[in-house]
Amino acid sequence: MSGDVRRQPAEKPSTPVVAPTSPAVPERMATMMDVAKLAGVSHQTVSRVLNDQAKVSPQTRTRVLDAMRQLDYQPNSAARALVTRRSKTLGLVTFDTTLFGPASMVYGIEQAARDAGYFVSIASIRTLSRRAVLDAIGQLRLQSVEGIVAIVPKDSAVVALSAVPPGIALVGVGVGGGADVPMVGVDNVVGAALATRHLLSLGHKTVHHISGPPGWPEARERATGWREALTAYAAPAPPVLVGDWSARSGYLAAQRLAGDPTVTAVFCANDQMALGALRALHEVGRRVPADVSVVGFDDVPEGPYLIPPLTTVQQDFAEVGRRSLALLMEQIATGARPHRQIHLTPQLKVRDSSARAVA
Amino acid sequence: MSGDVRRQPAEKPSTPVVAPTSPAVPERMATMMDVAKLAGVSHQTVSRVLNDQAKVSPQTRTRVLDAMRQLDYQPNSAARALVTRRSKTLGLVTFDTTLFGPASMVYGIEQAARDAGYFVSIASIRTLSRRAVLDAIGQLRLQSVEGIVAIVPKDSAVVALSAVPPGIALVGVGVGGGADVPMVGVDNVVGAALATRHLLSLGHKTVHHISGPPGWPEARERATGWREALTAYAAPAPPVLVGDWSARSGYLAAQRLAGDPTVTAVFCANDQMALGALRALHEVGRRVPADVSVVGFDDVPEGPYLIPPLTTVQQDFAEVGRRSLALLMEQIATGARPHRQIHLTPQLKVRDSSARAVA
DNA sequence: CTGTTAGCGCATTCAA
DNA sequence: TTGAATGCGCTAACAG
Repeated sequence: MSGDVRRQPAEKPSTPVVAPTSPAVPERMATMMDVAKLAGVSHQTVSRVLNDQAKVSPQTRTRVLDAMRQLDYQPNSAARALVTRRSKTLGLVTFDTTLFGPASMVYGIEQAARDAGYFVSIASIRTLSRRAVLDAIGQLRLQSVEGIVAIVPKDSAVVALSAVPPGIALVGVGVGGGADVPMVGVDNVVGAALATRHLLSLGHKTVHHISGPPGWPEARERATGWREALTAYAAPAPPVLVGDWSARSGYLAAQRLAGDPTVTAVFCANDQMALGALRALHEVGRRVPADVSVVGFDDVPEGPYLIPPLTTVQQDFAEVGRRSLALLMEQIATGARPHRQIHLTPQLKVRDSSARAVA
Repeated sequence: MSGDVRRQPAEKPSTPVVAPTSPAVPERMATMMDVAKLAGVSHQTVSRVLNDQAKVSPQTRTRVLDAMRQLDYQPNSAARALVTRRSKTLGLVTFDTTLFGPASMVYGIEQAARDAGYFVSIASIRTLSRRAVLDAIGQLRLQSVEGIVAIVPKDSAVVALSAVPPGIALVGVGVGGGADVPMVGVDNVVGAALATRHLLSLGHKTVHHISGPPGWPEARERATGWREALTAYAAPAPPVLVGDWSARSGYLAAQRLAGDPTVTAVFCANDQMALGALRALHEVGRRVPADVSVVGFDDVPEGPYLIPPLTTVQQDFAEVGRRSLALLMEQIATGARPHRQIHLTPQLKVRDSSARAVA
C-alpha cells in the first residue's frame, strides 16, 4: 500500500508544496479516514457514530466526535449518495418565482423539505412550454433528485408531466384537476364561487369576471366557480374579460367595464389584476365600493393597504407546500405513484372593496 | 467475476422477481457499464463520449449514443462528483423569498447558474440571525456546494458570513459596504440621493423619509443617501420615521406625517411602504401628487398601477443575480476570495406620484 | 483511437 | 463492540 500521507507530486519536487495564497488552510477536506486515524479507530467506527447512533461505546464515540470537530469534518455527500443510492435532495421546478404565489409555495416546500432532512434543488423556467419543463426535469434527474415538485400551472406544462417516467416521484402543484399526476392545489372552483356568491348576496344583479389567460387550469377553474355561482343565483353571466394575471391586464380589462354604469361588481382572478382594476375604476371616477365592488384572489400582503383594502380569496400557500412535500414523501417511501389529488379549501377575506349594491 | 446480469435474490426464490406495481420498469438505472456492454465498447469509451467529445471515432460515438438513448442512460452525478471533487452545484441562502427583491435575485442567480452549467440548491431561512445563517451554510456545505451566494441583507446575518471558512467561495448580496466578504448590490446611497434630489429639484423645501428597519444595511444606506442629498441642497433633515419594509408600516408611518400640512414630499425606502403611505395620505384627503409627492424604491411590477402610479428607484435585480454569479465563478476558478465590492447604479423611474411643490 | 487499472469516500456485508 | 473486506459508478492516469 502506498502509505497514508497526502501524496506529494512525484515530478518537479522543487515546486513548493504549500499553496501560496492560503497558508495553513488544508487543501483537502478531512475524510472519514482522517477522523478515524486521529481517533485511533477504524473508519467503520466513524461511519457508525455518524449514522447508527448505536453499537458504539460512549468513549469511542466521544473520541470520534472530538476528532471530527477538530478536523472540521464534513461527510462527503457524493460518496454517501453513491453507496446509498439516495441523494437526499428534491427537485423543484417553478415558473417565475417573482410572483407571490409561486414564491410562497417555494418557500413552504423548501421549509418542509429541510425539516424532513432533504435538500432542495431548484430549476426555474422562463416559459411554461412542454420542452422547458422537460428540460428542467431532465436537469433535476441528472442531479439524481429523489423526487420532483413541479409548480407549472399551465396546460402545456402539465402535459409534460405526464411524460415523466413513472419511476420518479412527482407532484404537480396548481396544475388543475385534469392532470394525471399526483397534485395538490387550492380548490379554485370553491374559491371563485365563494367570491362570487359573496358579491351576489350583497345584492348585485350579476358579477363580471376578469379571468386569467387561456391555458391555465387555475384561470379555467376560477371562471368555472364564478359561472356556477352565477347559475346558482340565476344571475346572467356576462362575457368574460381575459387578462394575463398582470396588474396591467386588470387595468385594461377594467377600463372596458368602467364605462358601463350597470357594472356594479367585478371578480378578478387574482389580486394583481384587481389592483389594476381598482386603478381603472378610480380613474373614471367610479368609487369602490360605493359604485362598484371588486374582489380578488390570492390575498397578497399588500391587499389590506390598497385603496380601498381588497376583499379577496385567501390561499394557504405554506400549507400547499407542506402537503406537496408530504405527497412526495409518500411516493418515495412506497415507491408507487398514487393518483391522488389534494384540494385545499380557500377562505374569503372580506375587506372594504366589496359592499352592498346600491338599490 | 460474478457475471454481468442483475443479481437475483438468493433466498426466497419463490417471490416473483418483477415488481408487482410497475411492470416492465427497470428497477435500477442503467450504468455506464450497461451502455458500454450494449455498445460493445469499454465503459471508458462511454465516459469519453460523455465528456471529451474527442478521441472517439464517429462510428463508436454514434453506437454509444444510441445505446445511451436506448437505455435512457443518466450519468450518476454522485459517482462523478466523488471522483472529480466537483459537485457542479451552488448554494443559495435567502431570506423570505416571498418579497419581490429577494425573489427576483433568486431568479436571476438561478438562471445565470444554470446557463453556467451549475445546479442550485436553496436554503431559505426564517430569521436573519447569525445562527440561522450559519446553519444554512452548514447544510449547504454538507451538500458539497462549490460556492455560496447569500442574500442576507441584515447586519446580524452579515457578521455570520465573516465566519465562513475562507476555503469556500462566497458572495453576499445586498449586505452593504461594510461586509468583509465579496459582495454585490445596488448602490443604495446613490439611489436614495437620486430620489431625494428629484423631489428637491421639484421645489420641495425638504423631504421626509420612511426608512427600513434598524440593522439592515440597505435601510441605513438609503437613509444616508437621503440625508446627503438634503445636505447638498441645504435642506433641513426632518426626523426619520422607521418602518419595517411592510405596507403596513408605511401606512402607519405616513399617518403620522399626514396630519402635518408642511409635509409635501416623502421618500420611502421601498415600494411596499410607499404603497402604504399612499393609502394613509388618501385616507386623510391629501392628494398625491397635488399636495404630497411620494417616491419609493425597488420598482415592483405593480408600481405603474398604483393610485397614482409610483415614482420609484429601479434596481436591476436580474443583473445583480448575474454579477453575483460571475463573482462566485471567479472565486471558484482562482481559488481565492478577493475583497471585491460591486455596486450597481440604480435608476430613477419618474411616474405620477411626484410633482412640483405648490408654491 | 481504445481498453486496463486504480482509486474517489463512504456504507454494508461479514468476521473477530 | 469493533475491524477487514467489497463495491457503489465514474474519471484519470496509463498502456496498447
